[in-house]
Amino acid sequence: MSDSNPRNFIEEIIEEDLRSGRFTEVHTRFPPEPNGYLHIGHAKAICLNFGIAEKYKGKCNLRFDDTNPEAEDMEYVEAIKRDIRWLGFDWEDREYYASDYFEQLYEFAVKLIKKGKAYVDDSTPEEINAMRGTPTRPGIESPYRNRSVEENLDLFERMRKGEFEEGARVLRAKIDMASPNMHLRDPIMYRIKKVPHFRAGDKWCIYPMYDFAHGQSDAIEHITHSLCSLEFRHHRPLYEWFIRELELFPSRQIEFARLNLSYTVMSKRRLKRLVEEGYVSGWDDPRMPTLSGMRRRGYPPAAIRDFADRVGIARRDNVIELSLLEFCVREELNRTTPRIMAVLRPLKVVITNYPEGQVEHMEIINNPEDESMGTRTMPFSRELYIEQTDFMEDAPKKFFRLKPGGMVRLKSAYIIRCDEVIKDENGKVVELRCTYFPESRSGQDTSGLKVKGTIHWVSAAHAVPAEVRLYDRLFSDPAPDQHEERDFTEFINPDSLEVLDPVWIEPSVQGAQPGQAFQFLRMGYFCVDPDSTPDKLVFNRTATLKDTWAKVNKSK
RNA sequence: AGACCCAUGGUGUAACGGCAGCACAGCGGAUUUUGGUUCCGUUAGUCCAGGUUCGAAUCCUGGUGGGUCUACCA
Repeated sequence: MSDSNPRNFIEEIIEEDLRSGRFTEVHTRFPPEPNGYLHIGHAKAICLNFGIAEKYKGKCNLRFDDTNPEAEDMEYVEAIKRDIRWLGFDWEDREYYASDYFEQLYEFAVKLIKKGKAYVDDSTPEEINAMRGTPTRPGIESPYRNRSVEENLDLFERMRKGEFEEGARVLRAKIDMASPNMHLRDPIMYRIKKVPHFRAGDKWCIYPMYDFAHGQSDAIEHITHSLCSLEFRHHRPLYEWFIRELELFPSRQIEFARLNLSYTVMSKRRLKRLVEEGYVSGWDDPRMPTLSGMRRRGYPPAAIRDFADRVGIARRDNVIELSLLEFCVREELNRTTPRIMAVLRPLKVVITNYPEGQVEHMEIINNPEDESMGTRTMPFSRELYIEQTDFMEDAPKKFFRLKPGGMVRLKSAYIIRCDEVIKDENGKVVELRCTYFPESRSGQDTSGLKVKGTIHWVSAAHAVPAEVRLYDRLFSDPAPDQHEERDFTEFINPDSLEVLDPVWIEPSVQGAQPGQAFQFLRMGYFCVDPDSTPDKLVFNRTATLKDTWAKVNKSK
């Protein structure tokens, strides 16, 4: 394993640590705070941590950093666990909570007080902020900084007992008010919050700060490599200070750049606003970059894992193009989904020389990429629907589809010719009268006819109606949250959702279950939405197909 | 302003002092009963200036540009 190829700088460090003997095994962790839903950025961290554990035959813990009872909730814990499992990772019995360490953390704090390295500060939040100084100016020491160990011990115990008001006192580490690193200027370790904790109940009214919990939690779990995002670089010296003073297991923290995706926002705060202000239907709205949203959208977990793999790990800020994610999704779906025919915007076609009442059952391949997926049949009859965009009255020469007098192949069926265009009083094309060539039947074509285009269709009498939700990017700006003067919600794409109802789908779709994915031939990948009922299927468009014709058209 | 981090095609990521490669995107072509897939080809890059060296994307110095830090959030 140490001779395998490191795939990024973190694996290089790990392999060096293994070689040098700094660590003899690899143990990582994924440490979410249960106050929001996981998004694609978390997926990168999950794949990294679980992936490294797997590669180096180690373990990866799931640990909830639940040190702030005001924001956290069991609902989020469940959602997070569901998403990680869905992504395909297993933490086995290693499900931990920082809140389970509260007693130990308290003892750690007492130890620091006894060493003269922590003190109770009675200053107000405003005073503490004022005394902290600025990056260019050193802070000044609190008047309470040199209390005796005994007094600190007494005060801290009484903080725990609830004798003081919320915000009245904090426990601080005694480090260095002049440090250029703000996190070393006597950081707060404990604050009073008279709020019950979703797991610990009302056992505590003081809660450790993240900075006093995270590193020690890693140490308690013997995490060898603690991978986190760049902004924690400045916290590292503080974690190391705590670990040194407390004489705990020295995990090695390595920072890497978090994932940014174009045309979306990723911060929990902004995602929450999208939900709470009603821009989307919920955390699992298919336009959200959350894992629950992507699941509902129909993105396969394998595609997300592949994506996490391809974006790489480095230390520089990055913005990944949405097209890479879409590529991964299409690649996976192309391999795995059965094709069916669905007409999204129907145009009626009557085949005038096809006997009324006759029905033929055409055999169709389910997936040309995978023969083992077999075939199905689809009814063919005199009246059909085709896609409105597959007919043009004044077609350019490069248009391979149906036009007046032109011919086209109906996929897996016959070649037809358009004889007559029927319009309504507004001049809108409402029906096509065509003739078919009986000897051109798919698979046994003896007609000798050659056509350039093949289009999809459904039999009007047999097709089943459904609702389809077409999604586009949620924002029309590549970096909606990077504008100084403008709120990101100003860049919401007004056309991010279009509902089509009814669309007509071949009858074999009946009985499809929520989550089931298909390629609607020539139209894109779609999956069944949980909003579906036994009477009516609802589909989400997961992704379009690449459309070089649309591109050609647009460039004109 | 200070400390710290970062800088390779449009985007992302390789290179460990020795031919700047890969992927996505773009462009062109072949195949195709999905204008899909597949295949082939192709455009495009080391932030700047010095220094070390036979040789620098890589090491050093200085600049420039970007990011992070000044919550009783995580």
